[in-house]
Amino acid sequence: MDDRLPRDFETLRSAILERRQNLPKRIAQIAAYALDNPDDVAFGTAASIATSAGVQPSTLIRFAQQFGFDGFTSLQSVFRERLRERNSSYEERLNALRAEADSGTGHRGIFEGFVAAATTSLNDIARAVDEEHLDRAVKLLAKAETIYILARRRSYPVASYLAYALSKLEIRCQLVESASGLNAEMIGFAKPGDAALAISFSPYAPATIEEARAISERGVPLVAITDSSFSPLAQFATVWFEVAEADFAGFRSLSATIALAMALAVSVAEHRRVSG
Amino acid sequence: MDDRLPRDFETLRSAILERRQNLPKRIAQIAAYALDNPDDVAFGTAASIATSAGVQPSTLIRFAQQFGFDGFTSLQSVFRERLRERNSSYEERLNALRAEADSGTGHRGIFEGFVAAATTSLNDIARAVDEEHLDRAVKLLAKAETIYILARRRSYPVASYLAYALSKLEIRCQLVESASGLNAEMIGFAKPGDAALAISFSPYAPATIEEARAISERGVPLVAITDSSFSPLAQFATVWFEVAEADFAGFRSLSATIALAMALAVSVAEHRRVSG
DNA sequence: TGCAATACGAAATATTAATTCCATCCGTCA
DNA sequence: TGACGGATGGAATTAATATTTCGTATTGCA
Repeated sequence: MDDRLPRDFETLRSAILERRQNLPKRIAQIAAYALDNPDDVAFGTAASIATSAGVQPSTLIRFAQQFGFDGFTSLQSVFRERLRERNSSYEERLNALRAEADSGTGHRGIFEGFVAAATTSLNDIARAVDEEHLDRAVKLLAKAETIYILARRRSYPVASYLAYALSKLEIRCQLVESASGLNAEMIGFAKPGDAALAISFSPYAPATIEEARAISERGVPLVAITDSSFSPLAQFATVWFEVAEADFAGFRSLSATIALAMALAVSVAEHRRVSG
Repeated sequence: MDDRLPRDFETLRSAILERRQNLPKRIAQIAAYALDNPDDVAFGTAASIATSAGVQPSTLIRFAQQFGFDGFTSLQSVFRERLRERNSSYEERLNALRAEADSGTGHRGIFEGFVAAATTSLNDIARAVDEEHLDRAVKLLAKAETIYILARRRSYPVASYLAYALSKLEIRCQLVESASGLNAEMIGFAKPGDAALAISFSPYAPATIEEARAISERGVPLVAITDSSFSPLAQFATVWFEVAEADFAGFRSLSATIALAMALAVSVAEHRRVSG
């Protein structure tokens, strides 16, 4: 009998997991059910929960007492509290953000707008990217001696973060951005044993397109992150990802693009580490 | 008596709003309470809810019957169902993402990890930023002749996007980043009529700190985006924002920081437009 | 194998909560 | 002003739910 009373769900959860092994059979049965169906525990009656978990109500009470509660009621309150503290649902939250953004109450409205745009983008991309594309892109980039990164204007921040990450991961890369006008020469060094990653969204920066064309004509495999299959980048790319970023006040959220770019960087490092 | 039974919360909500005018006083009182405190209705007992709303339990039942339910219990189930559905989206989605990320199934796991980190950051920041800080920062930046932007390393991508946005919005700014080693001279031009915006997270890039110190000593007001009140930036700043970015695989999500930076940019433009 | 301790199931009981009922209040209309 | 009808408060009633108890089964240990 443990009398340290777990006041919040997480504490209770870990207490359960910790003692899982040496719990009586039926008690363990309830423990498993409770962690799997916390909502049912929050709303049900002792009898209904017991039935669902396949035990007697009295066992449910014993379970509560095992963990320091004085009865089912106080155990249940932990499960209810958990639901209370949860913030509004994803959809509701987004709607609230959008509503605030629309009502334009001061600067916070603008801020909420950007948060909403970023959240939407992330939500969309989580569905859109598939393992197979990732695999191909990662394999291709992992083989490269040097990774050339092409991006301009609004895509440039992503490129600079990517370059930062790759360098940290000790992957050789070259950010094609120089203000010195030597980009063409830089690209001239690229060989088929290298790879390039281009990022561009409509309206596509002409420089990025041109460089992507040039580099792919040199036989360098190209991974592209862009916004549609009509993108001029798509035709030059060996593998390309479609990322639809939501925008607010005319500025795109970069959240989804960054998440994808960083995932590529870390995956490439991982791939190299594993394959030696 | 209306016997179309509202099965879900939204239907009930609109039914209440629609008939709000011609509801008896106490019933209306409950209606208002229920819409304002749906969570309490979901979890409370008829007695506790009645007390909170300032009515008798019997009135609560009459309220339920007015809207076609056969009693308090079935009314309450609508409020509970709402919580259930809510839950199964946002948090669970995040948990699912984290679980996938942890299980490390291939590259998608890594990708999910970055998406989860970004989502978490956005979720946290939406709460953390308040109107008053935004107002002060915006006023301060809007008055500036030139806005100097200080950021290095992992914060640099945000700074570059911010500079892009400010330029698009026709707000004069200067990104202090030059590889030519002229940063000190650049800062030397800053006057009290200008403003600076510094972005730095632990471990703070020494150059950013040093430049922030130098520029604030010249009497230039400073807005800082950083990660804690212990940040060296906080002491130099006129206004500062605390942004806690979640990280994955050692790389911070920049989503929250970007959202805040962009909101500042657009708000400043808006402020200038309105104030002429 | 036998004993003791613990776990368990089922029903009885105590508690708590929902619902109903009735007296009263208040506004409305004749 | 007085009578009617809906609205309300409060207590009584009924339903439900949690908890306790006790007999039995199971497990662990000597």
